[in-house]
Amino acid sequence: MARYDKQHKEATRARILETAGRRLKRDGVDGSGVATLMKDAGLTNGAFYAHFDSKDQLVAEVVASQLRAQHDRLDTLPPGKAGVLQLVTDYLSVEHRDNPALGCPSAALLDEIARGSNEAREALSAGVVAMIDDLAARVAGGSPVTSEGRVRALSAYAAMVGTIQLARALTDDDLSRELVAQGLANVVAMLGIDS
Amino acid sequence: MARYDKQHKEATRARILETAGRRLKRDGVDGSGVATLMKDAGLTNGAFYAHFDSKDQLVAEVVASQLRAQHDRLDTLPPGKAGVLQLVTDYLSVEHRDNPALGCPSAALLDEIARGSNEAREALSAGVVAMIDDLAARVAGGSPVTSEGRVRALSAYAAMVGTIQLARALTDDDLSRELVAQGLANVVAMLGIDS
DNA sequence: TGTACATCAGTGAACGCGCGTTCACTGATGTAC
DNA sequence: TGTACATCAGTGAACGCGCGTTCACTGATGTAC
Repeated sequence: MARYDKQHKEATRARILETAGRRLKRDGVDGSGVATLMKDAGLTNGAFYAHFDSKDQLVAEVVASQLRAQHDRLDTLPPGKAGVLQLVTDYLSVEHRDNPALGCPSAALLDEIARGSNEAREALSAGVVAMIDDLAARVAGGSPVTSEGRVRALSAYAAMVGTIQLARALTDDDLSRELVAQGLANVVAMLGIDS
Repeated sequence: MARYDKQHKEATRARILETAGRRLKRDGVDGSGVATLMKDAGLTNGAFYAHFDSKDQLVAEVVASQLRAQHDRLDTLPPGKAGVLQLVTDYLSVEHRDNPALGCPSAALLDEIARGSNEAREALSAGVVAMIDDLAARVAGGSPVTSEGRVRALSAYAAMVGTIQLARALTDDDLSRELVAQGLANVVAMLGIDS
Protein backbone atom coordinates (compact mmCIF):
# COMPACT_ATOMS: atom_id res chain seq x y z
CA MET A 1 0.00 0.00 0.00
CA ALA A 2 2.55 2.54 1.14
CA ARG A 3 4.98 3.00 -1.71
CA TYR A 4 7.98 4.54 -0.01
CA ASP A 5 8.87 3.34 3.46
CA LYS A 6 7.07 5.18 6.16
CA GLN A 7 10.03 7.23 7.30
CA HIS A 8 10.90 8.56 3.88
CA LYS A 9 8.71 11.68 3.79
CA GLU A 10 9.24 12.27 7.48
CA ALA A 11 13.00 12.24 6.92
CA THR A 12 12.71 14.71 4.04
CA ARG A 13 10.64 17.01 6.20
CA ALA A 14 13.21 16.83 8.98
CA ARG A 15 15.95 17.62 6.45
CA ILE A 16 14.07 20.68 5.21
CA LEU A 17 13.62 21.88 8.80
CA GLU A 18 17.30 21.50 9.49
CA THR A 19 18.70 23.16 6.37
CA ALA A 20 16.04 25.88 6.57
CA GLY A 21 17.08 26.51 10.18
CA ARG A 22 20.59 27.26 9.07
CA ARG A 23 19.56 29.41 6.12
CA LEU A 24 16.95 31.41 8.03
CA LYS A 25 19.39 32.16 10.83
CA ARG A 26 22.02 33.25 8.33
CA ASP A 27 19.92 35.34 5.92
CA GLY A 28 16.80 36.17 7.93
CA VAL A 29 13.18 35.26 7.25
CA ASP A 30 12.56 37.88 4.57
CA GLY A 31 16.02 37.20 3.14
CA SER A 32 15.35 33.51 2.49
CA GLY A 33 12.97 32.57 -0.32
CA VAL A 34 11.06 29.29 -0.43
CA ALA A 35 12.90 28.25 -3.62
CA THR A 36 16.27 28.79 -1.92
CA LEU A 37 15.19 26.94 1.21
CA MET A 38 14.14 23.95 -0.88
CA LYS A 39 17.29 24.03 -2.99
CA ASP A 40 19.31 23.86 0.25
CA ALA A 41 17.50 20.59 0.99
CA GLY A 42 18.17 19.28 -2.53
CA LEU A 43 14.57 19.79 -3.69
CA THR A 44 12.58 22.17 -5.88
CA ASN A 45 10.12 24.82 -4.78
CA GLY A 46 6.95 22.92 -5.68
CA ALA A 47 7.55 20.17 -3.14
CA PHE A 48 7.49 22.64 -0.28
CA TYR A 49 3.70 22.60 0.02
CA ALA A 50 3.61 18.83 0.34
CA HIS A 51 5.39 19.35 3.68
CA PHE A 52 4.18 22.70 5.02
CA ASP A 53 1.02 24.79 4.69
CA SER A 54 2.90 28.05 4.30
CA LYS A 55 6.24 29.74 4.81
CA ASP A 56 4.90 31.15 8.09
CA GLN A 57 4.27 27.62 9.32
CA LEU A 58 7.79 26.55 8.39
CA VAL A 59 9.26 29.52 10.24
CA ALA A 60 7.26 28.65 13.35
CA GLU A 61 8.37 25.01 13.18
CA VAL A 62 11.98 26.02 12.62
CA VAL A 63 11.88 28.29 15.65
CA ALA A 64 10.38 25.50 17.74
CA SER A 65 12.84 22.86 16.59
CA GLN A 66 15.86 25.12 16.93
CA LEU A 67 14.93 26.03 20.48
CA ARG A 68 14.24 22.38 21.30
CA ALA A 69 17.68 21.44 19.99
CA GLN A 70 19.28 24.14 22.11
CA HIS A 71 17.29 22.93 25.11
CA ASP A 72 18.15 19.28 24.51
CA ARG A 73 21.82 20.19 24.59
CA LEU A 74 21.41 20.89 28.29
CA ASP A 75 20.94 17.16 28.93
CA THR A 76 24.38 16.41 27.52
CA LEU A 77 26.04 18.89 29.89
CA PRO A 78 27.03 18.40 33.55
CA PRO A 79 24.07 18.53 35.96
CA GLY A 80 23.12 21.59 38.00
CA LYS A 81 24.81 24.96 37.82
CA ALA A 82 27.90 23.57 36.10
CA GLY A 83 25.85 22.77 33.00
CA VAL A 84 24.30 26.22 33.01
CA LEU A 85 27.72 27.80 33.27
CA GLN A 86 28.90 25.83 30.27
CA LEU A 87 25.82 26.70 28.21
CA VAL A 88 26.22 30.38 29.01
CA THR A 89 29.95 30.30 28.29
CA ASP A 90 29.35 28.71 24.89
CA TYR A 91 26.55 31.14 24.15
CA LEU A 92 28.51 34.25 25.00
CA SER A 93 31.49 33.39 22.82
CA VAL A 94 33.11 34.80 19.70
CA GLU A 95 32.40 31.46 17.99
CA HIS A 96 28.67 31.91 18.51
CA ARG A 97 28.88 35.53 17.38
CA ASP A 98 30.61 34.48 14.16
CA ASN A 99 28.33 31.55 13.31
CA PRO A 100 24.72 32.70 13.31
CA ALA A 101 23.70 29.79 11.07
CA LEU A 102 24.68 27.32 13.79
CA GLY A 103 23.57 29.44 16.73
CA CYS A 104 20.57 30.54 18.71
CA PRO A 105 17.44 31.38 16.69
CA SER A 106 16.60 34.25 19.03
CA ALA A 107 19.97 35.87 18.52
CA ALA A 108 19.50 35.63 14.76
CA LEU A 109 15.82 36.39 14.35
CA LEU A 110 14.22 37.84 17.46
CA ASP A 111 13.02 41.14 16.03
CA GLU A 112 11.72 39.50 12.87
CA ILE A 113 9.85 36.98 15.03
CA ALA A 114 8.43 39.78 17.20
CA ARG A 115 6.97 41.38 14.04
CA GLY A 116 5.98 38.04 12.56
CA SER A 117 3.06 35.63 12.68
CA ASN A 118 1.38 34.56 15.91
CA GLU A 119 2.47 31.01 15.12
CA ALA A 120 6.11 32.04 15.24
CA ARG A 121 5.69 34.15 18.37
CA GLU A 122 3.96 31.26 20.12
CA ALA A 123 6.66 28.82 19.09
CA LEU A 124 9.29 31.23 20.38
CA SER A 125 7.46 31.81 23.65
CA ALA A 126 6.90 28.13 24.35
CA GLY A 127 10.47 27.18 23.48
CA VAL A 128 12.02 29.95 25.55
CA VAL A 129 9.80 29.30 28.57
CA ALA A 130 10.61 25.57 28.52
CA MET A 131 14.29 26.41 28.36
CA ILE A 132 14.37 29.01 31.11
CA ASP A 133 12.26 26.78 33.38
CA ASP A 134 14.95 24.17 33.05
CA LEU A 135 17.72 26.71 33.62
CA ALA A 136 15.96 28.16 36.65
CA ALA A 137 15.55 24.70 38.17
CA ARG A 138 19.25 24.00 37.75
CA VAL A 139 20.21 27.35 39.23
CA ALA A 140 17.88 26.75 42.21
CA GLY A 141 19.67 23.48 42.96
CA GLY A 142 17.29 21.28 44.94
CA SER A 143 15.06 24.14 46.12
CA PRO A 144 11.72 24.80 44.40
CA VAL A 145 11.85 27.34 41.60
CA THR A 146 10.37 30.69 42.60
CA SER A 147 8.56 33.00 40.24
CA GLU A 148 11.43 35.43 40.66
CA GLY A 149 13.94 32.72 39.79
CA ARG A 150 12.11 32.06 36.52
CA VAL A 151 11.98 35.72 35.60
CA ARG A 152 15.61 36.17 36.50
CA ALA A 153 16.52 33.34 34.13
CA LEU A 154 14.34 34.88 31.43
CA SER A 155 15.99 38.24 31.94
CA ALA A 156 19.43 36.65 31.72
CA TYR A 157 18.38 35.02 28.45
CA ALA A 158 17.26 38.40 27.08
CA ALA A 159 20.63 39.87 28.00
CA MET A 160 22.43 37.01 26.24
CA VAL A 161 20.39 37.50 23.08
CA GLY A 162 20.94 41.25 23.03
CA THR A 163 24.66 40.84 23.64
CA ILE A 164 25.19 38.50 20.68
CA GLN A 165 23.05 40.65 18.39
CA LEU A 166 24.93 43.81 19.27
CA ALA A 167 28.29 42.04 19.03
CA ARG A 168 27.35 40.94 15.51
CA ALA A 169 26.36 44.44 14.45
CA LEU A 170 29.37 46.37 15.80
CA THR A 171 32.04 47.12 13.20
CA ASP A 172 34.80 47.46 15.82
CA ASP A 173 35.93 43.88 16.42
CA ASP A 174 37.90 44.67 19.58
CA LEU A 175 34.93 46.40 21.19
CA SER A 176 32.67 43.58 20.06
CA ARG A 177 34.88 41.01 21.80
CA GLU A 178 34.99 43.08 24.97
CA LEU A 179 31.21 43.25 24.88
CA VAL A 180 30.91 39.46 24.63
CA ALA A 181 33.31 39.00 27.56
CA GLN A 182 31.53 41.60 29.70
CA GLY A 183 28.16 40.06 28.83
CA LEU A 184 29.38 36.70 30.06
CA ALA A 185 30.59 38.21 33.35
CA ASN A 186 27.25 39.96 33.84
CA VAL A 187 25.13 36.91 33.15
CA VAL A 188 27.26 34.70 35.37
CA ALA A 189 26.83 37.22 38.18
CA MET A 190 23.09 37.62 37.52
CA LEU A 191 22.53 33.88 37.79
CA GLY A 192 25.04 33.34 40.60
CA ILE A 193 26.69 30.45 38.79
CA ASP A 194 30.36 31.31 39.24
CA SER A 195 31.29 28.11 41.04
CA MET B 1 18.84 81.38 -9.41
CA ALA B 2 17.57 79.01 -6.79
CA ARG B 3 13.89 78.43 -7.51
CA TYR B 4 12.61 77.10 -4.20
CA ASP B 5 14.06 78.54 -1.02
CA LYS B 6 17.17 76.81 0.11
CA GLN B 7 15.59 74.92 2.96
CA HIS B 8 12.79 73.40 0.91
CA LYS B 9 14.54 70.25 -0.30
CA GLU B 10 16.40 69.88 2.97
CA ALA B 11 13.11 69.98 4.84
CA THR B 12 11.61 67.32 2.57
CA ARG B 13 14.61 65.12 3.11
CA ALA B 14 14.30 65.53 6.88
CA ARG B 15 10.61 64.66 6.65
CA ILE B 16 11.38 61.47 4.72
CA LEU B 17 13.98 60.49 7.32
CA GLU B 18 11.51 60.98 10.12
CA THR B 19 8.52 59.17 8.65
CA ALA B 20 10.79 56.42 7.32
CA GLY B 21 12.21 56.03 10.82
CA ARG B 22 8.79 55.29 12.20
CA ARG B 23 7.80 52.94 9.38
CA LEU B 24 11.09 51.01 9.38
CA LYS B 25 10.93 50.49 13.14
CA ARG B 26 7.34 49.30 12.87
CA ASP B 27 7.54 47.02 9.82
CA GLY B 28 11.24 46.24 9.51
CA VAL B 29 13.65 47.04 6.69
CA ASP B 30 12.53 44.24 4.37
CA GLY B 31 8.92 44.91 5.34
CA SER B 32 8.98 48.54 4.19
CA GLY B 33 9.08 49.24 0.46
CA VAL B 34 10.44 52.47 -1.02
CA ALA B 35 7.00 53.34 -2.44
CA THR B 36 5.42 53.00 1.00
CA LEU B 37 8.17 55.00 2.69
CA MET B 38 7.64 57.83 0.20
CA LYS B 39 3.86 57.69 0.50
CA ASP B 40 4.26 58.12 4.27
CA ALA B 41 6.08 61.37 3.53
CA GLY B 42 3.36 62.47 1.09
CA LEU B 43 5.48 61.83 -2.01
CA THR B 44 5.74 59.27 -4.81
CA ASN B 45 8.40 56.61 -5.30
CA GLY B 46 10.29 58.38 -8.07
CA ALA B 47 11.35 61.31 -5.89
CA PHE B 48 13.21 59.02 -3.53
CA TYR B 49 16.38 59.00 -5.64
CA ALA B 50 16.57 62.78 -5.69
CA HIS B 51 17.23 62.52 -1.94
CA PHE B 52 19.08 59.22 -1.42
CA ASP B 53 21.40 57.05 -3.50
CA SER B 54 19.74 53.81 -2.43
CA LYS B 55 17.47 52.23 0.14
CA ASP B 56 20.58 51.01 1.96
CA GLN B 57 21.76 54.59 2.32
CA LEU B 58 18.39 55.68 3.69
CA VAL B 59 18.45 52.87 6.24
CA ALA B 60 21.93 53.87 7.38
CA GLU B 61 20.87 57.52 7.72
CA VAL B 62 17.71 56.56 9.57
CA VAL B 63 19.72 54.48 12.03
CA ALA B 64 22.14 57.36 12.56
CA SER B 65 19.43 59.98 13.02
CA GLN B 66 17.31 57.81 15.30
CA LEU B 67 20.26 57.10 17.58
CA ARG B 68 21.23 60.76 17.54
CA ALA B 69 17.71 61.70 18.59
CA GLN B 70 17.81 59.18 21.41
CA HIS B 71 21.21 60.49 22.46
CA ASP B 72 20.10 64.14 22.30
CA ARG B 73 17.27 63.33 24.69
CA LEU B 74 19.89 62.83 27.39
CA ASP B 75 20.60 66.59 27.36
CA THR B 76 17.01 67.31 28.33
CA LEU B 77 17.23 65.02 31.37
CA PRO B 78 18.70 65.76 34.83
CA PRO B 79 22.50 65.70 34.90
CA GLY B 80 24.56 62.76 36.10
CA LYS B 81 23.20 59.43 37.20
CA ALA B 82 19.68 60.78 37.68
CA GLY B 83 19.36 61.34 33.92
CA VAL B 84 20.66 57.87 33.18
CA LEU B 85 18.16 56.38 35.61
CA GLN B 86 15.34 58.18 33.85
CA LEU B 87 16.50 57.13 30.41
CA VAL B 88 16.77 53.50 31.48
CA THR B 89 13.39 53.62 33.23
CA ASP B 90 11.71 54.99 30.10
CA TYR B 91 13.52 52.46 27.94
CA LEU B 92 12.56 49.45 30.02
CA SER B 93 8.86 50.24 30.09
CA VAL B 94 5.69 48.68 28.75
CA GLU B 95 5.12 51.88 26.75
CA HIS B 96 8.36 51.40 24.88
CA ARG B 97 7.59 47.72 24.35
CA ASP B 98 4.22 48.61 22.84
CA ASN B 99 5.42 51.43 20.58
CA PRO B 100 8.28 50.22 18.41
CA ALA B 101 7.64 52.96 15.86
CA LEU B 102 8.50 55.61 18.44
CA GLY B 103 11.24 53.66 20.18
CA CYS B 104 14.84 52.60 19.95
CA PRO B 105 16.06 51.58 16.48
CA SER B 106 18.24 48.84 17.96
CA ALA B 107 15.31 47.25 19.75
CA ALA B 108 13.35 47.25 16.50
CA LEU B 109 16.00 46.40 13.94
CA LEU B 110 19.21 45.11 15.47
CA ASP B 111 19.33 41.72 13.83
CA GLU B 112 18.36 43.12 10.44
CA ILE B 113 21.12 45.72 10.82
CA ALA B 114 23.63 43.03 11.80
CA ARG B 115 22.85 41.22 8.54
CA GLY B 116 22.65 44.44 6.55
CA SER B 117 24.99 46.78 4.69
CA ASN B 118 28.27 48.01 6.12
CA GLU B 119 26.84 51.53 5.95
CA ALA B 120 24.08 50.58 8.37
CA ARG B 121 26.39 48.67 10.69
CA GLU B 122 28.77 51.61 10.82
CA ALA B 123 25.95 54.06 11.53
CA LEU B 124 24.74 51.78 14.31
CA SER B 125 28.21 51.36 15.79
CA ALA B 126 29.00 55.06 15.76
CA GLY B 127 25.65 56.04 17.23
CA VAL B 128 25.76 53.44 19.97
CA VAL B 129 29.36 54.21 20.93
CA ALA B 130 28.62 57.95 21.17
CA MET B 131 25.65 57.18 23.37
CA ILE B 132 27.34 54.76 25.74
CA ASP B 133 30.36 57.07 26.08
CA ASP B 134 27.97 59.72 27.33
CA LEU B 135 26.21 57.27 29.63
CA ALA B 136 29.51 55.97 31.02
CA ALA B 137 30.69 59.53 31.74
CA ARG B 138 27.49 60.26 33.65
CA VAL B 139 27.74 57.02 35.61
CA ALA B 140 31.39 57.77 36.46
CA GLY B 141 30.39 61.11 37.97
CA GLY B 142 33.44 63.37 37.92
CA SER B 143 35.97 60.55 37.64
CA PRO B 144 37.55 59.72 34.28
CA VAL B 145 35.77 57.02 32.29
CA THR B 146 37.62 53.72 32.38
CA SER B 147 37.62 51.21 29.53
CA GLU B 148 35.69 48.88 31.80
CA GLY B 149 33.12 51.58 32.50
CA ARG B 150 32.52 51.99 28.76
CA VAL B 151 32.14 48.28 28.17
CA ARG B 152 29.84 47.96 31.15
CA ALA B 153 27.59 50.66 29.71
CA LEU B 154 27.68 48.92 26.31
CA SER B 155 26.77 45.63 27.94
CA ALA B 156 23.90 47.27 29.80
CA TYR B 157 22.66 48.68 26.49
CA ALA B 158 22.77 45.20 24.92
CA ALA B 159 20.73 43.85 27.83
CA MET B 160 18.17 46.65 27.38
CA VAL B 161 17.83 45.93 23.67
CA GLY B 162 17.43 42.18 24.22
CA THR B 163 14.89 42.72 26.97
CA ILE B 164 12.59 44.87 24.84
CA GLN B 165 12.91 42.54 21.85
CA LEU B 166 12.04 39.49 23.89
CA ALA B 167 9.23 41.31 25.68
CA ARG B 168 7.76 42.17 22.27
CA ALA B 169 7.95 38.60 21.04
CA LEU B 170 6.46 36.81 24.06
CA THR B 171 2.77 35.98 23.74
CA ASP B 172 2.22 35.85 27.51
CA ASP B 173 1.63 39.48 28.46
CA ASP B 174 2.06 38.92 32.21
CA LEU B 175 5.41 37.24 31.74
CA SER B 176 6.43 39.94 29.27
CA ARG B 177 5.71 42.65 31.86
CA GLU B 178 7.64 40.78 34.52
CA LEU B 179 10.55 40.54 32.13
CA VAL B 180 10.56 44.29 31.52
CA ALA B 181 10.49 44.98 35.28
CA GLN B 182 13.25 42.47 36.00
CA GLY B 183 15.34 43.88 33.16
CA LEU B 184 15.07 47.34 34.67
CA ALA B 185 16.18 46.07 38.07
CA ASN B 186 19.14 44.26 36.52
CA VAL B 187 20.32 47.24 34.47
CA VAL B 188 19.97 49.63 37.38
CA ALA B 189 22.09 47.26 39.46
CA MET B 190 24.64 46.74 36.67
CA LEU B 191 25.17 50.48 36.31
CA GLY B 192 24.92 51.25 40.03
CA ILE B 193 22.43 54.05 39.46
CA ASP B 194 19.85 53.29 42.15
CA SER B 195 20.24 56.57 43.98
C1' DT C 1 3.01 95.74 -12.29
C1' DG C 2 2.91 92.11 -15.92
C1' DT C 3 4.84 88.62 -18.68
C1' DA C 4 8.36 85.33 -20.39
C1' DC C 5 11.32 82.13 -18.74
C1' DA C 6 14.92 78.93 -16.54
C1' DT C 7 14.98 75.98 -12.68
C1' DC C 8 14.38 71.68 -10.46
C1' DA C 9 11.42 69.10 -6.88
C1' DG C 10 8.41 65.86 -7.67
C1' DT C 11 5.46 62.56 -10.87
C1' DG C 12 4.24 58.16 -12.44
C1' DA C 13 4.96 54.60 -15.80
C1' DA C 14 8.15 51.23 -16.85
C1' DC C 15 12.34 47.94 -16.23
C1' DG C 16 13.71 43.13 -14.80
C1' DC C 17 13.46 40.34 -10.91
C1' DG C 18 12.30 37.30 -7.06
C1' DC C 19 8.56 36.55 -4.06
C1' DG C 20 4.81 32.90 -2.02
C1' DT C 21 1.75 29.81 -3.83
C1' DT C 22 -0.73 26.55 -7.21
C1' DC C 23 -1.17 22.70 -10.09
C1' DA C 24 -0.93 19.40 -13.96
C1' DC C 25 2.56 16.17 -14.50
C1' DT C 26 6.38 12.62 -14.08
C1' DG C 27 8.65 8.70 -12.75
C1' DA C 28 10.76 5.74 -9.09
C1' DT C 29 8.83 2.78 -5.81
C1' DG C 30 7.23 -1.75 -3.61
C1' DT C 31 3.30 -4.83 -4.17
C1' DA C 32 0.18 -8.15 -6.35
C1' DC C 33 -0.28 -11.90 -9.11
C1' DT D 1 11.09 -14.88 -11.03
C1' DG D 2 8.82 -11.42 -14.20
C1' DT D 3 5.49 -8.11 -15.38
C1' DA D 4 1.58 -4.84 -14.76
C1' DC D 5 0.19 -1.49 -11.87
C1' DA D 6 -1.39 1.92 -8.11
C1' DT D 7 0.87 5.13 -5.29
C1' DC D 8 2.59 9.56 -4.19
C1' DA D 9 7.07 12.32 -3.38
C1' DG D 10 8.85 15.41 -6.07
C1' DT D 11 9.10 18.47 -10.60
C1' DG D 12 8.97 22.75 -12.85
C1' DA D 13 6.23 26.11 -15.26
C1' DA D 14 3.01 29.47 -14.31
C1' DC D 15 0.03 32.90 -11.45
C1' DG D 16 -0.25 37.81 -9.77
C1' DC D 17 2.31 40.82 -7.05
C1' DG D 18 5.53 44.08 -4.93
C1' DC D 19 10.31 44.92 -4.94
C1' DG D 20 14.42 48.62 -5.90
C1' DT D 21 15.64 51.52 -9.41
C1' DT D 22 15.42 54.49 -13.81
C1' DC D 23 13.90 58.14 -16.57
C1' DA D 24 11.26 61.20 -19.67
C1' DC D 25 8.11 64.47 -18.14
C1' DT D 26 5.33 68.12 -15.63
C1' DG D 27 4.29 72.15 -13.48
C1' DA D 28 4.87 75.42 -9.50
C1' DT D 29 8.34 78.52 -8.37
C1' DG D 30 10.82 83.19 -7.96
C1' DT D 31 13.52 86.09 -11.01
C1' DA D 32 14.60 89.14 -14.89
C1' DC D 33 13.21 92.69 -17.58
